[in-house]
Amino acid sequence: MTITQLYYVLAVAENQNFTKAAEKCFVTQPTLSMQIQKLEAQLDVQIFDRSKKPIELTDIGRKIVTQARNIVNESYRIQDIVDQQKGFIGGEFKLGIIPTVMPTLLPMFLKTFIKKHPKIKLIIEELTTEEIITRLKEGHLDAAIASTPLEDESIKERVLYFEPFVSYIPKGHRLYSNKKIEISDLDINDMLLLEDGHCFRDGVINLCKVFKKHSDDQFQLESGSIETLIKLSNEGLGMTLLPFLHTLDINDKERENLHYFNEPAPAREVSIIYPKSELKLQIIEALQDVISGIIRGAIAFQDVKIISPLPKK
Amino acid sequence: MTITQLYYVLAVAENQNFTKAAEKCFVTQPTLSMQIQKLEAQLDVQIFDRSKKPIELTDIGRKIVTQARNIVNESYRIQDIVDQQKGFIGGEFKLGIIPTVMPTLLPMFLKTFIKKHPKIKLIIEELTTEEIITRLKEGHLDAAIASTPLEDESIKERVLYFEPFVSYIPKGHRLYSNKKIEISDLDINDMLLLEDGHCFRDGVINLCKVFKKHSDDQFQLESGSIETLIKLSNEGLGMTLLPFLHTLDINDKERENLHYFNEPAPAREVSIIYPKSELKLQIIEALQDVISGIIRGAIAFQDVKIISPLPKK
DNA sequence: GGTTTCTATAAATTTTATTGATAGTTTTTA
DNA sequence: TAAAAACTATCAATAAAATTTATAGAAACC
Repeated sequence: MTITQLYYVLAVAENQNFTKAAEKCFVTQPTLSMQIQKLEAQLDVQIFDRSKKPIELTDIGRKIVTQARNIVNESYRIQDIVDQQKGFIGGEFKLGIIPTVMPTLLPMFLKTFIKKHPKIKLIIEELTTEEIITRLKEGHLDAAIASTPLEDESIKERVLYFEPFVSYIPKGHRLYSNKKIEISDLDINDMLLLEDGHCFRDGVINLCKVFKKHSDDQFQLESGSIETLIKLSNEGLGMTLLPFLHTLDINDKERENLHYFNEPAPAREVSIIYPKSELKLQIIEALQDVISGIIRGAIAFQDVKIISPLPKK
Repeated sequence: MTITQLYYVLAVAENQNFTKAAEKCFVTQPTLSMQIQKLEAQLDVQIFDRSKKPIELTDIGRKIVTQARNIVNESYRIQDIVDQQKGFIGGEFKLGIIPTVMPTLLPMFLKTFIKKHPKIKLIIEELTTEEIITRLKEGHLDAAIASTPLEDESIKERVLYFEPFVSYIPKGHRLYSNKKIEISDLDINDMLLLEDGHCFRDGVINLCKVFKKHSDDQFQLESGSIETLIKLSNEGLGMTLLPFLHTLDINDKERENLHYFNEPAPAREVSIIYPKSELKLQIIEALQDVISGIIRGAIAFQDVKIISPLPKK
């Protein structure tokens, strides 16, 4: 049994396809076929059920894959130990960021970060929370920035900041005259939401307490970006909620439509999250340092009420 | 990096010697030299300090060895998963037993065990508790039978039985006339002890509460076996304590010298212990089953007071 | 100071992994 | 439903790697 064989097994398990897995491993397909067959022969057990299309893991294959992931991860840790000892902070680092954080947070810290840590090659990908969790567990991401708490045992969280929600209420809306907004003022039925899959959407829904189906509405609008939400709102199609950092680069005219919440203001918790294997912890801590530092100047502390980012079941 | 390389590193770390390590790995010495050099080159770090004789680990080498042991153990677990799934209970199993348990317990369960589990090849070694702990941690033993509790985080314990201490008091001893013995009757100064290193010795010393140095005694006798203790005691050189199972095959004349304790009788806890990696758990459970079953017929339940097997600091 | 013990190195050899070509299935498409 | 496409297994050839034998060189031992 070799670490390479285990790595090949992981690749096939994830891709459910020898050919694709081979590409990802930068070898040819016969290499995978033969090495995995060899491992199966040695263990005298079928890891994959090749009669199913696409290929599936056998019951025991699933257990082997779990253990194989362990071993492969633990093997990476040896390099990690060496790096840590040497005080070396560098190499590739794959960071996932959720869409509603990406456009505001990334420009704020990226320049500072790469200046401070020139040896780190950051590879950043915009992903939903769900995609992030999968990739963290499969080891395809080193860490991610997402809204927490996630209540996932295998993922660790370090809070970066709390970001209050801000109401964006167009002229003519029933709440426009209110100077400050109360959570109880909100109604899910005249709220413009992001598309399904965004945890910010789920946060807003959780905030509105009761989730009524829209079926009785005249129309139903959902958008993929917060920019669009603002524009739709400007058209009088309803109010919406924005994460605080989004309100920093809004134009003066639209700024008039911002209505802040009374304290404790509803807020989302934004954290850097990573697998409990804690690989590349030095880099994770470096990110935490830089981001926390930047945010300290951008979000004044206030009393907040944390809203869960998880969809209600 | 390969599992084999890590295995070689472990062998050299344990033997502090490339040549001996190579023998244990069933390869030649240049193989180890080259493979370990290759790993060191890849990690760009020295694992061993070759200037020291015998060879020593560097600081970082120590960390790497710890992690390497993890990985090698976790790799064994894959075969373990397969065995478990198949319900296969067999293969080599290395069991350590402490000297004061070995001669009485082994004959009681061995025959039954090998009959019940003919596919298991038991390799049994008599070792002191200290040696057992080292070998369990290094993975050279699968499990062991020892007196517990050990208070060692990395070792799990499953209690097999409680074995009362029995006083062996020769005619003419100040306690000979006492029908039943109290713990408070004991005096370390007229007690015959096993040699240093036996946990049963430490148990007896703990039982006698205060450990006075023998320097003021006329003589000082210590023995390597309980058989010898009995003979020395017969010569009138003092009393001694026996583990209950040893009293089962004692001759009738000597049996007259046995004095039991009032309840709660002091007793030692005998457990099967194994690394927290829990490899070959099926076999460990099989051993536990057989031994517990056998003992149930041999030691009647009574109220006991557990004596720690650990030497006082 | 010679002997022993031990590790590193070099070249030869064996073993293993990988590849390119292709055959045999199954699935998809027209 | 026949043709095409997609996919995995197999085979022989090749590349890469681990291992060995032989030996040199350094340190420890007597």
